[in-house]
Amino acid sequence: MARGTREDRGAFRAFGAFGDLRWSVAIGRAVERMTKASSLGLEAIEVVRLHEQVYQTLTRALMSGRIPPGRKLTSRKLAAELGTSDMPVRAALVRLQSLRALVALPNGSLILPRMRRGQFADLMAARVLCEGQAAELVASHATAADLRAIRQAGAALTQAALDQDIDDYLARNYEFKFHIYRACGSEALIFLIETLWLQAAPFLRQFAGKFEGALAGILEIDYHDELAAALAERNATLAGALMRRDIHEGAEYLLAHGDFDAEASS
Amino acid sequence: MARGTREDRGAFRAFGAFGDLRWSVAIGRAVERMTKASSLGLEAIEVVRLHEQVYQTLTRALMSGRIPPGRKLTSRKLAAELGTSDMPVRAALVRLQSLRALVALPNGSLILPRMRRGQFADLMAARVLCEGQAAELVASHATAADLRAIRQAGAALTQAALDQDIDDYLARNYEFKFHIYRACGSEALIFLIETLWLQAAPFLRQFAGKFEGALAGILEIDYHDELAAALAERNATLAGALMRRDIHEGAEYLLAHGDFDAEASS
DNA sequence: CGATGAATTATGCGATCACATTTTGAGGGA
DNA sequence: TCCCTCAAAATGTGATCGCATAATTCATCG
Repeated sequence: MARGTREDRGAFRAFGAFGDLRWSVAIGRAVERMTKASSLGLEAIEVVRLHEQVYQTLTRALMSGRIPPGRKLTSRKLAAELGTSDMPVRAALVRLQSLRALVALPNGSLILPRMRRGQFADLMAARVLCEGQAAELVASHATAADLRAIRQAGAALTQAALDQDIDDYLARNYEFKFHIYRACGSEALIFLIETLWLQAAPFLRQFAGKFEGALAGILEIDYHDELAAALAERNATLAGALMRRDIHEGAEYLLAHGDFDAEASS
Repeated sequence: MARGTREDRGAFRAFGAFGDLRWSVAIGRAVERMTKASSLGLEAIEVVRLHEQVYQTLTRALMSGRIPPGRKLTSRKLAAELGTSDMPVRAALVRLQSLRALVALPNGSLILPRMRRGQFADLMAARVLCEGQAAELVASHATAADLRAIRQAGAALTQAALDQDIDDYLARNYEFKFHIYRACGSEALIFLIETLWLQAAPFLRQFAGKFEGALAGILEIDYHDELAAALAERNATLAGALMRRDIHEGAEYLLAHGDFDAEASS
């Protein structure tokens, strides 16, 4: 595919590219070809489809806030950027659209939607509902290993806040929360929560990023330490309440300080 | 495309075909071509993409229980059945997979998954959570027109139960419930509920269908009349409780009487 | 008759092509 | 400077092609 010849296109460099997309895809393909080497005693290699890799890459870019609201994502540009054809990109985009992470313009173009204040509040209310419930379930379902992992993730989160590293904080926050949710024992609930995060997470970085300096203060509305403790005590009611409060107060903070899209439309 | 030449393939006739898929798709295409007729004063015609029509068709087939669990859905067969190429079918299938309505086998084939008892209980618990909350919201958000529509849908539902028509009952039940949810004012919640129904609805017909005769008794665990009344009085707490009870008792009934997949596997 | 293995078919996945429409950009005129 | 026009590029969408693997069929052998 003459990978070198497109080095200068870089339509997406504007927002820092997607990282090392092209490399990971290229490696994935090489790996795929090695699948049936020869019968030496080698472990099986998991085949990862291109469209899956593209999806993972786009998801990471979205979740970490590297794609600005309003950005149009075209399959051809992305395909060129990744060094693949349209097809795997289209499949990934269809997935993201069906999960409401992207929305279609009247002509079918897909954009990362702009977020209106009311919309964000709505999403956060749904998060409170689902994630509060998940936290309650975890208090009764979690294994000792789960609780240990949750505590560790919580410690890393605290450290990120103290380090004033907003990107690290958001990533650690995701890790901490999903360590909890994955231990709740309800596949259905986990899936719902994932879809909510896919819709909301792209905006956290935008809104939170404006207060780079004030990150230390965020611990005042962050109850993850108490939450981890409540889970360890298997206090479902308290854990649920703390999770809800954490999400609610974080949402209040962002609703107060973030700049959203104009409320008028639709 | 020589549509007539495939008349005898009909791989999906086995479960009653998908209805009039091919016709609706063909009509859709004809309509699409008429879009830019001439500037007489005609109303605009909405262009509906093929992949969207395919998705709608498959969704209807799923939701009404016309596709048996374990059925493999292949893009080529469906495309032949519908008289289109693979591409629109693939897009529709990707959507259904990403919403967990279909699941992929290791080789990438998609099937309507079999449902295990624990899984179904899990889904129903998530429904109780989300739909209970939605009912509460409706009590405060609904307009008078909403309430009128809900009452009408409720009356139709009652009639279907008295008529002992299981398919009509399930369809009316869907209509009634979603009249409510759509009035809740939370787009996020509606979306979550839709995904839950897409996962659960394909099995309702299977499980409920075994008790063809006993349908009159279903009204004993069906609180839609009381629910409509509670909404009309804007009693949020009661409406939420009734919705939860309706779902819960319906789920208990199916869990007790339905035949699920063996619980063992994963 | 039942099992085994080879040939055939079906299928997932990605690439490429084709077409209509939309979007963009340059040029020119008021 | 602003607006209009028109050509060129971009884009969504669907069809078709090709390859590798998986599933199925069928014939042969025990």
